[in-house]
Amino acid sequence: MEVMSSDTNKEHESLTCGAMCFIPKPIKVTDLPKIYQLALNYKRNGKSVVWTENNHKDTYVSVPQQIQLLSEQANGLNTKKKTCSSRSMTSTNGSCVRADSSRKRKSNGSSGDDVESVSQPTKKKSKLTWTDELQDLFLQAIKHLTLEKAVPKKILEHMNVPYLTRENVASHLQKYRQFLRKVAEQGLLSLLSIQEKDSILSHGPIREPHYNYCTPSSTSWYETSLNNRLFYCKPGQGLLGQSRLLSNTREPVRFNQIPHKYMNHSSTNGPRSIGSNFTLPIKTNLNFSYQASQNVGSTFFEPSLMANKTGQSSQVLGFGQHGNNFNNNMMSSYGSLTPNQPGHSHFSYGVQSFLNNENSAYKTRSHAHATSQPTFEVPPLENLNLYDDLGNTNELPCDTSNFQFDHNKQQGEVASTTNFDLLTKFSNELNKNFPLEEDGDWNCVNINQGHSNVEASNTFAPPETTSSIPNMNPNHDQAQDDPDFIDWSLFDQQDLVNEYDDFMDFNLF
DNA sequence: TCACTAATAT
DNA sequence: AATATTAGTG
Repeated sequence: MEVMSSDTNKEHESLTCGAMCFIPKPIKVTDLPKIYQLALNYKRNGKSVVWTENNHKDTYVSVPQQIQLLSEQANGLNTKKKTCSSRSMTSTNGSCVRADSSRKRKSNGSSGDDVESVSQPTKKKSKLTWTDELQDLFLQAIKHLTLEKAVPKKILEHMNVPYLTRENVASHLQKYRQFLRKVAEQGLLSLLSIQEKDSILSHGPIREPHYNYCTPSSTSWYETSLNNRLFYCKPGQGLLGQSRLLSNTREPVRFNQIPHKYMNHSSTNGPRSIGSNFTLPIKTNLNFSYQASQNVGSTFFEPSLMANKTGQSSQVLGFGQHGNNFNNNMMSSYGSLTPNQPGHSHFSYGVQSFLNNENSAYKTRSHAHATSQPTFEVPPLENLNLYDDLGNTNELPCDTSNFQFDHNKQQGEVASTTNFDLLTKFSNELNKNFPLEEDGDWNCVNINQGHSNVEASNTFAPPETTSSIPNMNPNHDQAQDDPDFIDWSLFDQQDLVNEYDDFMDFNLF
């Protein structure tokens, strides 16, 4: 039995009272190994083994983790016992459940990297590669969060990719914003008359538009995964801020200066890629027709895109939120366009509409009915590419078609191309089964019952103390209030448990 | 202290 | 060019 709860204070109580494991809700991808491990242990030993820090520590340490651990040692973090870093410990430390409560903090390179070579000489901190998959997740996160709320930490959480760090995201976000800015400027220029361009350019680089406007354009970043478009105008040195536009164009607008990688992102994605099946107008198919408002000072252009290809007019849905408080004014925006489409006047609409679509299938389910079948489909197991040095394992306990390891990476370099999308789905599915209902809610979960390969548990150790969690009480009538159980059909692809060893050998987490 | 961003380094 | 790291800010 394990306990899932949104209240991390329940951890001690749960474990004290006999829970095999405590998992905070919402369940993260990084929690999956614990669940797997428990199920596997049960299958092998006939009973579960309480997940403690000790009995799993150092047993399964992924390359990324090793790297990170070493790095932390090098940084002197070993002097102060870290509680748990969601990024660095994850599955190695099963008892570490407060995934978000502490995070690795960079402690300036004072101690250097010499110590790093103590136990694992060759491993070096890897350089993250933002693969299409990661990019998709990144963009999804931004879409989900809305641009103005998309800050590294939230993006990171939403992406739910264990090895990612906030710094990774921050850096990428910076690049992303720069890209948007660039695109906006480009689009901006395309809107201006030659005279206007001359006027602006004669003052050096574009710093601030004379008016507060944005130009319709599309970013390859967005077009790959977002069916909305964000447009971003560089604020003039903090004076006017910038605005974003949202359009619903149907094909990519391509700009020469967009890196090829991004330009072609859509096309490089297979059918599996998320939200990539959009067509957007390419630049040559676009007409920009716009009416500039005439009252300078508080005016906007009101651009609309004509996508010749489809013959449909793609209109700017709106841009800008008044008074949003992006704290460096990068994202702050002013005025908004009046869109031609009623009711779609705000940027947030587009995002929200996406979210509506995106989440329409999401239905929370009472934990009392956690046995019903999930609705999402798990693609069949496919080949998996690995580093050569990561072992011979070539399968994972769930679909691995999205997992990619870069053969070109050096040894020790993090397999940053891993696509956690599917595992994310797993964890998300769990979260549907065990939704976060209220603060402090909990689920007692029998990890064995629902598993086709594991017999029903009868080895749940009677708790020694009473608990506020009914199921954890010695005299609790289990029959009357059975614990939930994980629907292992979610995980039982390719006989998950049998492959778990391999899974852990890899230890992606 | 933490998180964010811009600037800078690699 | 793409990421990582640092420094300044709130």
